[in-house]
Amino acid sequence: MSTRTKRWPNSDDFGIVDGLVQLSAIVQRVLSDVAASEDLSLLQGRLLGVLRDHEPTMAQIARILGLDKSSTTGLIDRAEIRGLVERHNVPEDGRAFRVVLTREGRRLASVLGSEVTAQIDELTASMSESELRQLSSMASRVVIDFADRHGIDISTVPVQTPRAPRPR
Amino acid sequence: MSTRTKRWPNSDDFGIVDGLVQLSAIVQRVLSDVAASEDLSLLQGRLLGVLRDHEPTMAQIARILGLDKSSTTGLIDRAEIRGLVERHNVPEDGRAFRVVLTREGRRLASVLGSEVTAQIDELTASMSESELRQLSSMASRVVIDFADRHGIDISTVPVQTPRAPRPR
DNA sequence: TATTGTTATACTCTATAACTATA
DNA sequence: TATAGTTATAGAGTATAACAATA
Repeated sequence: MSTRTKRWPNSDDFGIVDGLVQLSAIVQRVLSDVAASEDLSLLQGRLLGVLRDHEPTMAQIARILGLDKSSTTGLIDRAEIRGLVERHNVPEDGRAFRVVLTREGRRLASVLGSEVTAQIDELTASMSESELRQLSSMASRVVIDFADRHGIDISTVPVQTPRAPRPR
Repeated sequence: MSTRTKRWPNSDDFGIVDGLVQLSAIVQRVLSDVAASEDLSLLQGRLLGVLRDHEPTMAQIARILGLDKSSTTGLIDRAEIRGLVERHNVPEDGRAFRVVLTREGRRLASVLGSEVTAQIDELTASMSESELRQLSSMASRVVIDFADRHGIDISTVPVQTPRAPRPR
């Protein structure tokens, strides 16, 4: 389909495909390591990130994280057992729960947020102000384009993560 | 630690931290979806990517993918059952196996590679040649910096993936 | 009828610990 | 002794299907 010349791989430049794939792997690795430093999985860390700014229902969490509703039940069960979240009744809908951070959950979410920022800063430590602006701008462009094309609410993308396949 | 001003979040720019985190999530999502389109998990897809250019031993696969050797046993078992890889004896070392793609494994690896390239191209379809060069160059910069600082063999980074935590 | 959520089930993926076989 | 790999075990995370309760 695309006939553009998009790759110039050499020793200093992996080309756009490998460059983005490798960069994304490193960022995910950082997120995973940060979560692990608080004895959390990547997924639990992402959950805390979502709940920091929202109090979604189970169904909303499923949509945001790209999980089946049944997977969400287990995820919230484990977080609840660990004392990080609570299920609150929703007065307007007797079927739904609103998932809310506990005090400890909020503390952890804050720690994770700070640490991720610090680590990403470190990742880009060698770049100049102007390079950072460019990188930030272009990354945002790709994200916004993707969201537009997939009809995704931008506010949910930050926590969008790889979905597992369904091998038979 | 860092006193640099690194964020200029507004409606069009999420800032460097959220920008990179969101971008990486999208790329991982693409990789996962491509693998899923061939009924493979993200990990199995990454395995095929590695084996496309190497014939590593079990221990080397563990190192490249950041897994414990016991996890690698299961990974290769499942791939072997599916007919994607074979364990070959290593003449020089009676303990070791070299993992090699089967014909079908090689076919799938090729399909996945093409599809990932196509999808990443699409992800960046709105960018100009010059923007793509910049993005590619900067992504590579971050990757190389990270590899340098962590003493990682660049050739293994493309397939480096988030590691799972070890909650007690 | 449709939606929200849980349960039952099965599988992938992950690590730790203990083990075998080879170097 | 050290290394390569497997097995046993435990648990997180994932989906599908069937279900109960509510809208």
